[in-house]
Amino acid sequence: MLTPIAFAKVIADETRQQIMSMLCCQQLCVSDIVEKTAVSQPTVSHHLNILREAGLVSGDRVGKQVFYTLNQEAVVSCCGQLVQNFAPNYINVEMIAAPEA
Amino acid sequence: MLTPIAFAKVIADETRQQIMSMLCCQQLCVSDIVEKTAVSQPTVSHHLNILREAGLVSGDRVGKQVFYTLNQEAVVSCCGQLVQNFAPNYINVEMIAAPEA
DNA sequence: TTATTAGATAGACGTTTATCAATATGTTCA
DNA sequence: TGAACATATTGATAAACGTCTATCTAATAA
Repeated sequence: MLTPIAFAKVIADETRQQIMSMLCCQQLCVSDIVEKTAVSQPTVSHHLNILREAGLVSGDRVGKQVFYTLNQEAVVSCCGQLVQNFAPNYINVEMIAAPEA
Repeated sequence: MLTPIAFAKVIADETRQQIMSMLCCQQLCVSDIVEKTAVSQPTVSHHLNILREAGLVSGDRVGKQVFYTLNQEAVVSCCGQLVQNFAPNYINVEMIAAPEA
């Protein structure tokens, strides 16, 4: 699993957080993401690669396109570890509860 | 309050996370922190300044020394916002519960 | 006031990183 | 097979950042 430092470095970029937001509750292919950002296609691919290697997004190829989606569970897990490390007085098992159906 | 990007950038450094860990449940002065890290005193001061400007630590001067401590509440707040942004399906109000007495 | 100690600030240096243009890879379709 | 399209990779460049040494400021004590 991602260390707190690795997680922080991955999300410490505006473009990546922007991409994470748009992949949060929907699948998008690279060109869709490019349209919604102010950066070039190679830059988007670069950021998707960083996010994918961190396990925060996953991509499924469908024909010529690759559809990416955010792994919300990984985000919760990493945030939980941050709280555990830096706010142990606030730790609460409910934090990592399963999502509502 | 700190944006998710500002928060991520602040915690995206190993030395700063190290400092945050040691200030988590105790007050330490700068020289104490310097002893516990592998970096110089000016570097520690630099990181403390970044953490203080972000509201993640606060310092109290006592004579010649300045004692720093971590603001756990701010950490919880920022982590909560990350979950809210990037894992809305997992959001849970319990996460920002008050610490146990 | 002067010396000493704790911490902060300034400036320089090397590394990392985000970005782009150009090109390569991979997939579909004619 | 070859053309067209979607995405990934490469190489270069500029900005941001972490670290250090040197120095400055602030507070106590002789």
